[in-house]
Amino acid sequence: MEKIRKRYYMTTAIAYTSGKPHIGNTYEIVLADAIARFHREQGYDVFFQTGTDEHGQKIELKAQEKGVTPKEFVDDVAGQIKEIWDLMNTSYDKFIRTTDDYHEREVQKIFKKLYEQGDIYKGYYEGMYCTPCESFFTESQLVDGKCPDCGRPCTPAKEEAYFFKMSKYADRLIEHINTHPEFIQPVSRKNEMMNNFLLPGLQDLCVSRTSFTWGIPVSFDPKHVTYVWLDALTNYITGIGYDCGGVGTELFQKMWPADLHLIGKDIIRFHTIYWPIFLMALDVPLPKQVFGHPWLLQGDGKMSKSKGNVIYADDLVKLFGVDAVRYFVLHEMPFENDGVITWELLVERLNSELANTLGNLVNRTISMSNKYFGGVIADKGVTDTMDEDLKAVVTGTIVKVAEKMDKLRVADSLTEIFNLFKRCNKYIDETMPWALAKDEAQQDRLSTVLYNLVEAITIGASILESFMPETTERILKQLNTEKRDYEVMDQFGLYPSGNKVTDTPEILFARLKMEDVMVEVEKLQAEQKAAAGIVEEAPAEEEAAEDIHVELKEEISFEDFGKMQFAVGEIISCEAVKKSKKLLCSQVKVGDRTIQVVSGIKAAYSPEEMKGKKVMVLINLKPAKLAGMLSEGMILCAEDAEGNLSLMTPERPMPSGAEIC
RNA sequence: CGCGGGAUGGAGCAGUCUGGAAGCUCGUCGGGCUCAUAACCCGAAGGUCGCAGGUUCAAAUCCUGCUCCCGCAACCA
Repeated sequence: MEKIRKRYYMTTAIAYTSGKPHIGNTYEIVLADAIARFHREQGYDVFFQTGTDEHGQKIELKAQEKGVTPKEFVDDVAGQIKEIWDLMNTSYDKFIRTTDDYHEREVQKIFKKLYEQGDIYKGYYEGMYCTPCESFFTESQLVDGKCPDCGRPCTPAKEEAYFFKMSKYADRLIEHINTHPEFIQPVSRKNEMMNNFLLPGLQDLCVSRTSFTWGIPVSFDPKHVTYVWLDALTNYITGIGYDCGGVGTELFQKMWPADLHLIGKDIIRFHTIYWPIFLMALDVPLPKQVFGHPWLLQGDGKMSKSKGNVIYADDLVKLFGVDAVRYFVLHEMPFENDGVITWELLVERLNSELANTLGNLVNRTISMSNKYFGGVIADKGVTDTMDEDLKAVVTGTIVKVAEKMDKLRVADSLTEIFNLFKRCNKYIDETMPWALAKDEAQQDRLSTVLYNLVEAITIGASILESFMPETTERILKQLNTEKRDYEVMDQFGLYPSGNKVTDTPEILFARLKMEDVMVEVEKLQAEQKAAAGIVEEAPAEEEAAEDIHVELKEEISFEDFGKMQFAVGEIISCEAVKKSKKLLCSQVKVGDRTIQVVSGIKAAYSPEEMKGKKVMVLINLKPAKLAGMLSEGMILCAEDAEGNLSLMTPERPMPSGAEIC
């Protein structure tokens, strides 16, 4: 008789193929894997999909730089991503690529259908256009009215583009969110979406572009390619066989709607607003839950390739092993706040929890079994009241873990499992097997104690499988037994009495010394810097500051110089611009004129400090609006590499208005 | 008043929704033990839970105001 199994469809976000994923990206797939494995364990019929997002201008450009076709470029990167997912031992059922033919075909059909039913309309994307760069900019992005990239003039232009009418479905979505409190997780994100985007009114979304070609062409208007979200989000249905206009594959009918979209908190908006609206327009049911997980950040400043401090999963695996890395990212990531990753923290966790608590427990248990009974584990039934608490903790663990997992509290689940192992260590102290061993009359008691330990570890290791599958296998192999089924993880005493454990216990997790690890880390960082093209001079860091490299701009004529009118200005008053963090707004007296200048120097100067200062001002600059304030000139500052600022003030007393030339 | 998050013993965090003796991991100190990977077990020190008010018999938790950090948005003329 076959049980009717509940199905569970979950996805991760698809990774953008612009480069190798760092540990932050990798975190998501591991988290998803733990959830997927646990659901399988519970008897769900799980389908777990992940993949890559491979279109867009950025990829087109990167490919060009490398001198390969976009397809060659994404094939390479998608391969790297898949390799890392596999390295992390993740059990996805499907790896979709947005360049897969069935996906492209469906996206085209979806686009057409939405256009025909009037949800997508043709309009214009307006802005300032730089022809040589083939790029659009907003007014405010322009430098001096010119292209911020090449400095050539831009002209107002319109690009034809298709838009999706978001507003049409907004009310229905608001209703859905309000009546399904579990839809957006964690709940704190729900308010953010409502207040920021839904309640103020949704803007229509641009869903096509003509300024690049690396994308899925719009079937009925091929100079357009599908733009980002309509292409990327739909992977969740095309991957399982959605057929626009038809009923879809058996898999689609069985699995949709998805139970869980696991994504980073940065793209919650797209998954809880645009995606549901697309689905409504397609008349497809909405996913049940979107969980925006927090981020894993690095302790020592932002990750950057040039600093050489980007942490990659494969480097971590090399140093610590797959399961240690899985343990770390799963356990160190809090539920709602961003987590921190540092090498020190990694080593500490590895040593204290994996090596000491778990590894040593298994090792000492097996060693004693061999020492006292030649490895034979037998339950002689000589119990003691002190056994009761151990058994209660062990048999109660799976229930606690299941409760936590239900709420996607993966880190807390791991803590529960390790509480089981800690309880075992305590049990050894309570029962003192080495003391029992010295007493002939206590042999049966000793045997029972060791049996209890082996049984407890067997259950603990079985529960651990969803999180650290390889470790589970290694432990159970040493105990010479099989993994327990989910249904019997709360039953104590199933280990076959009389079974024999290995006589050659292996170290599960070796303790590491911080110094040794740091040596390796430095090697890695040096490699990264070299790869990023940073030339490193041996002890550069402690040396006196190097000379700043001055890159010459295009030569200008004296006439060009003459166009710029500099003068001494006196700051009569100055106040912070309320809406901004960085801006100060100064009234500057320049001779008989007074102009208003907005400057991004709040971090370096307070308004009080500014007042009364005589500074160098460029006074004939075209006025511009900054944060809504008019700025009629520019106060000149020197700036170093760290962004420290210093105003240029006259070295001897000068009246305001004095020309600087 | 653009949006949001945070501030809890030396470090990293939980607890805040649903008020009711301040908790976890690491570190430090002391003790125990010797089966084991200098591991394991017990105990202790260490916090006015960012500041100031308020509600309450009772506030880390609820309300008001403030300070400082961090994201996003904007923007650095």
